[in-house]
Amino acid sequence: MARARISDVATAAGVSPTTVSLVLNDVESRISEETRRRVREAAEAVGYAPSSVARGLRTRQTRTIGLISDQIATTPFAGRMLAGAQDAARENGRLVFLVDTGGDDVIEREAIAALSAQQVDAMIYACMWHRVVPAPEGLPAGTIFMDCRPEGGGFRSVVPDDREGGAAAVRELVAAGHRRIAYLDTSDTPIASGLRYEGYRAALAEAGLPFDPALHVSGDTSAQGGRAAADRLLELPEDRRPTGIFCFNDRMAIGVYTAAHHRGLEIPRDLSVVGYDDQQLVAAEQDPPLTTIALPHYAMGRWAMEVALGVRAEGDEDATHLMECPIVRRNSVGPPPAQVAKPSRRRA
Amino acid sequence: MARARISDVATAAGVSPTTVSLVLNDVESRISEETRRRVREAAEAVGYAPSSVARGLRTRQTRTIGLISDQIATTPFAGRMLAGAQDAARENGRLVFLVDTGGDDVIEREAIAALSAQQVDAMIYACMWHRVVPAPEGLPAGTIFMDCRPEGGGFRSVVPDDREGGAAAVRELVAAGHRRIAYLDTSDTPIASGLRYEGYRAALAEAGLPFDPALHVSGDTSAQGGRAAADRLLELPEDRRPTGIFCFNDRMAIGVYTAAHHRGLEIPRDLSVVGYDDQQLVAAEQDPPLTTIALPHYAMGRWAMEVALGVRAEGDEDATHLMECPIVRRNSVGPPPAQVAKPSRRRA
DNA sequence: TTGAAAGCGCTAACAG
DNA sequence: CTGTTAGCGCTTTCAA
Repeated sequence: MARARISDVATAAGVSPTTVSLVLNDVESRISEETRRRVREAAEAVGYAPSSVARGLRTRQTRTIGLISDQIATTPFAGRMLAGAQDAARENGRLVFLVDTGGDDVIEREAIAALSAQQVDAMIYACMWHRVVPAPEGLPAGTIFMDCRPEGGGFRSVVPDDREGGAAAVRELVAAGHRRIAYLDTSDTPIASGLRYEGYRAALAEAGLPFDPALHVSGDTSAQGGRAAADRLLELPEDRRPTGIFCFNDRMAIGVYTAAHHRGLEIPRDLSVVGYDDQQLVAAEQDPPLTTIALPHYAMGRWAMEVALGVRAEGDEDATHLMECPIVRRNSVGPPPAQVAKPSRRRA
Repeated sequence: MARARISDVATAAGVSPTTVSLVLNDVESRISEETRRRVREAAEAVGYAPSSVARGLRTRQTRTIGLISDQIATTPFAGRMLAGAQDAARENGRLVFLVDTGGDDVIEREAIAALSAQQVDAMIYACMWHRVVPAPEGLPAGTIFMDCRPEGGGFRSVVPDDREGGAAAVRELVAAGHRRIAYLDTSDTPIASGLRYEGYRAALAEAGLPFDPALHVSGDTSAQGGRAAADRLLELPEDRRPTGIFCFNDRMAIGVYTAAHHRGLEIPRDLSVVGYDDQQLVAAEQDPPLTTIALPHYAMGRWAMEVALGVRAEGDEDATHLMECPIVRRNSVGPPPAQVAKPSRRRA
């Protein structure tokens, strides 16, 4: 049996299609209560559900949103970001088209075209790592950039506040009494790592702690890379060796765990560690569970969708919104071993 | 400036809209080459892109697919499954609506209604763990169940072949020479664990190895749970203790690692371990990297989309497709310690 | 308080 | 080889 149309409801209720439309869309309140009831009953009876396609053609509003992302598949973060966007869309009665381009420019172009052809009401362009990206051609005005910023501006964007996050990580270590704090950095993701490094330096300065270049090492963003970099740190002579390590991400922090274990160092008794990302099934499952800075993926997803829908007012057409990265305290931070335990008074 | 319509192209090319439609859709080859060229040029010139909405209304085919899932956000597997479905959709010129219900029945009902209103051409209903689920009402005939099976049948479905996967894990251990092989089970997910257990028993039997109930222990599906269960196994007297452990999943396998380390056991020298899931950033990042059975999420996603689109012919309207779970060999399996090293000859 | 009629942009019979 | 006409299912003037 075919779908019921508005005219079926009209016939069943003995009114015109106009009236049905008016009633079902709650517009034109001057329709009599009696008629409204009849219409609703008829709609129910024939199992009527309006066709979004026909409505979209007529109103030029499809109540759909396009979400283009470069890497849904290969990162465990995607889910949270999608969930945030998804929830906000649903709460506002919108459906979302999801396209994963795998980073391929041709696919991306086709996706933008297909989404435009579908007349989506808005578009979100998401990256899986905080980056500055060239804005693809054909993106409609008002597109929101999520976890990335458009080169040269022109669009609103939301990204994690990596600078503050880095500072928060270091402050946590400072508060526990550490004075020799290393930053285990990477060069794989310039934007985020640079920002976190700035936060590291700022927090050091604000605590009156000197910056020691030997405590700033790099590796690639894997457990392997973390371990290699940590080895260099732990080979330092006792009095120059860090008592706390802030890692660019959780995976590298796992490498630090491994390096520490192989030297008989126990965490957090002999070494404190703070990660970044709060990666699902990684940070919390370590032994001991890792204290880390959470990437606010869910919040970014929700924010992006809400401003895309115009539900959340955001002044500037061209502004970057910085989303706070909250600290998640677990058990990888303790006081530094032995004598250094007394917290330093700042001098500034 | 507004979108160009088909009539704009027609005017520009000096033909009728019909001709434009015919040319652009590559139908009716009797249109002259000359006209075709003019039409194409005109379309290009005015920047014409057909409206999918109008076309959908007219043809009753929207070239969109609805994908409903219960848990995108909270599992790291979702990505692979989505990617598989996504890729297949794109290759066939389809766009996918993604809805995450979070397992909420009301949201699920609304999603089904909204997707039907959008007149999606097909629907996929996905679960994030291999389960038997009551089929929600309102699902269109031909809906594909992904990683779950509908209670009472009536729909096609695709699920991992957990039984064979379990057998493969045990065979790997058998091939390495192990004779006392434990199954570290769970009761959290009845379907998958039961099937893997069957595979475990079958592989044991096929190798002529006795089943020892003491080697079948359970815990909850976390590193914690795995550790607790592993402890019980490792407390067994030397001659009854397993030399190889097949774990329900990778997270529990991590718990086995922890339990082993705390007893000074080294993997794989003193104990071999096989996981299940091949969980991103978990299995491969362990020390040593974990040998495991991969859940074929990408393949299931692709399969589901292809049969939903009718691209892949599948006979039975009501059949369950079993997807192979391939083994991923890394470094957590070695020969059993000491004397038991000689592989047993089967008797059957 | 309600209905008639037009039209969103496209495709598909059918005519020429 | 191409154009005319109708209509997909809805909303929205405008008129009654």
